Amino acid sequence: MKLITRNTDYALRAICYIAQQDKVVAVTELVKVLGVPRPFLRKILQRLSQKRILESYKGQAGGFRLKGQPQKIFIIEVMRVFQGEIALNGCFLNKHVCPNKGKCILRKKIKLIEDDVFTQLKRINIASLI
Amino acid sequence: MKLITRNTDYALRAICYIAQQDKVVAVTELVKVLGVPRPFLRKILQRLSQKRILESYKGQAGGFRLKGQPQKIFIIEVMRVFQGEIALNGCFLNKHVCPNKGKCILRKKIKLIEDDVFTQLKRINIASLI
DNA sequence: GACAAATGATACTAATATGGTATCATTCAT
DNA sequence: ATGAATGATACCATATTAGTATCATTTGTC
Ligand code: FES
Ligand code: FES
Repeated sequence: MKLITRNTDYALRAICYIAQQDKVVAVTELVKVLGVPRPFLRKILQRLSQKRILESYKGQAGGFRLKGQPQKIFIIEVMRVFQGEIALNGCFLNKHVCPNKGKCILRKKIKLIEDDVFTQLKRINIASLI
Repeated sequence: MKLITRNTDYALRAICYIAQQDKVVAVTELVKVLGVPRPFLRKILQRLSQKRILESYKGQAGGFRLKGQPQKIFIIEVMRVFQGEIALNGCFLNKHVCPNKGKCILRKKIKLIEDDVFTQLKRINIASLI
């Protein structure tokens, strides 16, 4: 049960570093600082710029920069990029969705916990991590 | 990000059913009711009786029964049986534990959420699911 | 006691998700 | 022109979860 996977983790660290630089940061620099395998980090950063969390600059002297302000980037967005829609559970009965889902007490209780986790995750922005 | 895996889910449903019967319940009956693949369910039930959540009876007319009272079985125990120690995250840098762990703000925040999830999970017992 | 109906133990396989590589195309400052 | 950067995409590796298969042991019933 991991709330945050490795790529989200790497992403967050990269974002935090970039947020603190006042320039366009290239992968080479991030690799040195974070110690993450270069091709993997590249993939992660590409994804972040596709999702408009980072801005990318191609060509020589290119690299990445935050697209918005650190206060306005919340970690749940980053999680969603790498972990998809965050849903803590789903009841299955041999591949089919459980017919009992509406009534199920367990599901309701888990849902409450889930909502709680969301609320808390939604509050954490990049600025607060620096 | 799943809070509850499939085997935990099956386990909980089996426990709930057994809790409502006033007799020793055999796998055959549970398979009918829950629609879970028999060998898989058997493995799950065996594990639950190893961990003293169920009591098993061998031989003809054998099966499973709750070991304790439904009020005293909490879902977090069942989760631990199948999902091990519940820890929402851990920072890694290429297989090594992150040297920054102590200071890391993200980790601290996640830890708070984690603790919260625990507290809530610890409150849910089987009786409350029936 | 034989037998059938149940669980115990254990090893194996399959599917999925995550983590990570490799390669080539495109852009752009110099 | 060129080389240093990202874009796109396909591929491989590892770990976790889900599920099967097989044989041994126990026990109630006839
Ligand atoms: S949603 Fe299926 S039993 Fe709870
Ligand atoms: S624990 Fe390693 S950077 Fe947060």
